Amino acid sequence: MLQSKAFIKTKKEAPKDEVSVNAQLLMRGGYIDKLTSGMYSFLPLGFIVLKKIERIIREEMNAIGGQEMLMPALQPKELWEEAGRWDSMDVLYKLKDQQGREFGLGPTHEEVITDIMRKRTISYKDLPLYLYQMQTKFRDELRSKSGLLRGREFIMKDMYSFHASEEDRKKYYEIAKKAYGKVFRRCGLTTIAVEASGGSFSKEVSHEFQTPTESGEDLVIHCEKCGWAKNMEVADKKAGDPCPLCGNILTEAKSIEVGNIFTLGTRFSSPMNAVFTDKDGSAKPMIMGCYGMGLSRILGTVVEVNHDDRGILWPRELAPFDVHIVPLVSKDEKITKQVFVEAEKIYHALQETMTVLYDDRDSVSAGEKFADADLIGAYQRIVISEKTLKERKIELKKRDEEKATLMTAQQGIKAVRVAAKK
RNA sequence: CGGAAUGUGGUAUAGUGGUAUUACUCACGCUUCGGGUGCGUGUAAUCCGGGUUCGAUUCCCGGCAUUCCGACCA
Repeated sequence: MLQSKAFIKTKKEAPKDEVSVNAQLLMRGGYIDKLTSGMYSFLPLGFIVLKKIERIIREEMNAIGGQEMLMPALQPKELWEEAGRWDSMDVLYKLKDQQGREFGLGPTHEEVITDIMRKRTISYKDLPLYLYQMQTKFRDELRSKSGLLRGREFIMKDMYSFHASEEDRKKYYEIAKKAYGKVFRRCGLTTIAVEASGGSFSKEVSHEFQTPTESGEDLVIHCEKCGWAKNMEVADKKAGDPCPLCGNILTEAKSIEVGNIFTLGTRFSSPMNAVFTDKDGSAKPMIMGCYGMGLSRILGTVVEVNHDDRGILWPRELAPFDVHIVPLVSKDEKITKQVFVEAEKIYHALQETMTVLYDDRDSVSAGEKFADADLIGAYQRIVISEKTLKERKIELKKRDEEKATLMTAQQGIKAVRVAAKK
């Protein structure tokens, strides 16, 4: 992509009303734009990253049998009343159409997916089923905050599983737990799977996937040795206590919840009469589980965790570009021309196998180019200038490395290709 | 939802009872060229409603918005 044509308007200063690091850097870098509190647009640059997160989630959900679909965000009141949530869910945006019919703007989709299932004749032979979607969700938060971390409108993956038995549901819960860990690892996030409350769904425990960071809203207590962990809101232990499993000293950490998996059981299938025919011919409510993951929140969290004072340090799989090619203007026009010719050659060579941002701007100072490159945070950077040209070399560095390495263009192309793949 | 603060060009800010400062951005010209180069010219702003006043961006009241703290957060 040519930087001169790309819709990347970087800013020197962060908006005064954004305090969180993720919002500041993402807005300065031209990734997102704030419409109003808790509602952000994903600009072309941010959209690239969002799509990369989406792809990782899709791959991992498909790998555990998930089938992707899409449900309406606008849902009739009557459906919400069936499971008794129309009045009790205070984050539900409610609205009326011209004829006075009432609708809720989906904060989650248990009702809709359960409705889909009950309308079909399901045999125990059809189960289990794993259905998921990635969609914009709406929650009437009293106080949205921290940029992408808590919005009123945000993007979430929600998966729902249907089982013929509780044992089968439990088995899948563990499978989903593993898959979640994989997704977050690929996104460059460390997570702790912590026990949390089942919320309004059940008395069963749920698991939250928490990324430890100072900017987190949650507080978790965990054992670094054996992995025992709980959200402080349900924990009966505190920092310094011995781990109930292995006796190691427990520690507390602030963290961001990036995913959550729940046991639903028959919380929805019973009241909504979503049944399957079991082996003995009897109708039984389906046993359900649900599995959520915030895409936009993952994006924000990645920035919270991976940045320095100059900009974003994207992990390899999420970086909007595998490599950023930065030719520098020289005082000698002829040399400048040569620099750009060389840069363009490498640009074309690399473009075939990876995503490349080419800083083709010829009237921008070196400092400005570096500042932009650091802010945007492509995974690797190639610099070509009068200096490197003299030695018939190029400079290559990853965003998180301090020093660049001099090498020939041939070597550089090879190294960039290798790095982009692992 | 309770409390607090703030609202001035696209962004960040200064100041004022007589319509407004500076920087960045943007346009043009020159300059510079390995970490946001310097200079000149130009474009561009007082959240909304009401009150006080000859006159309000400024003072008062109300609203709205944003941010922060708290409560809340399937």
